[in-house]
Amino acid sequence: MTNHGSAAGFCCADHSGAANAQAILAQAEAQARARGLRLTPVRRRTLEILLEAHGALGAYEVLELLAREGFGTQPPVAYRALNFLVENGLAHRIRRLNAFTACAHPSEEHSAAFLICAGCDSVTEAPARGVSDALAAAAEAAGFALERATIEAVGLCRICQEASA
Amino acid sequence: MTNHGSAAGFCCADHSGAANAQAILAQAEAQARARGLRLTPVRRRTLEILLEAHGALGAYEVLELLAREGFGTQPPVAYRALNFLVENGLAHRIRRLNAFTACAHPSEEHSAAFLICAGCDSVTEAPARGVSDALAAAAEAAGFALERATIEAVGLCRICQEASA
DNA sequence: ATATCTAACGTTATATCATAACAGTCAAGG
DNA sequence: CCTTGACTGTTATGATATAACGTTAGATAT
Repeated sequence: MTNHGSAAGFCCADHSGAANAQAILAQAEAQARARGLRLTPVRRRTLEILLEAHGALGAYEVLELLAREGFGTQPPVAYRALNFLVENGLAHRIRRLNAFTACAHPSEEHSAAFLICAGCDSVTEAPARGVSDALAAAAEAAGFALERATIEAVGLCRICQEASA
Repeated sequence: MTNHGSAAGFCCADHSGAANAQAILAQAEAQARARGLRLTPVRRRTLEILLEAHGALGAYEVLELLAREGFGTQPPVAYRALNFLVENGLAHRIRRLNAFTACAHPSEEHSAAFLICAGCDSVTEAPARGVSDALAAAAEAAGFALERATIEAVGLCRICQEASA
């Protein structure tokens, strides 16, 4: 668990290009306004950092970037901003990597599945309607009131498959 | 993240009763023999501890129990045993809780889904064929070679639903 | 305008989870 | 016997996360 985010450079995931990042950021702001959320400077900048990243970032990686830019230097600063983003559907926590990534589809109500490459640690957010439907059914059958779910798949992304072929 | 395992006592999940635990343990031993695994005393005892637990246990909780019984006292002792069990399908790691739980169906090839109660931290292993099928399809569509997956649902178990009704 | 309130921020300090690296032990096979 | 490799245990440290508290700043009501 030492190999977060930027570790492998440009490997697999079609990570958010700059243009896309701008669009997502705008969308996030619109949502924040609409829902009465306060997208403060730290929070906004944290989201930007995630959008600019090539992969998921650990909280301490985010913190270092924030600190360099004059925000607070201590862990709670990063954790609070990240938790805010996660709680409001603007980012996701990738537990397997102890890391965070910007949500690729902030507008839609969704519980996404993440495809985590064992070769390069890239993270792809996959649409998972079928998966969550199946999960909802399983929960229902167990009499369990489902709130939300974490779905993380480990395997090899296309590029790493080809590389090892 | 302070409230592991035994915290809530007898709450929700129909956790493994003693009889069931014996059966699972026997099954585990059979599997170990069949597959040439060494189910050593620490490993076996670790599995027993998980089977006896009312919920998922953190590594340090397991460690404390092992230490009391004359096994090693340092974290790697617990982590090694737990990782062995997880790698060989005898236990699961619940990442949301930073905890481990015995596998309820050690014989079958399965990628289970876990229903984690937000009220009492109980963990139920739900059969998830439909879920993993859907996930496999999503991975396939993304050109991702799926190896294994972690599926963790958060919500309220039946008992906690009734309690809060 | 200004008093008041609350959410957010930043800090110190500490808790919690996890692994690297190395030495000793022991059973299996040459 | 003695080597070999897997396992255990230790020390030491690293990595992740949160509790608690004082301060700041934006909103609200007067």
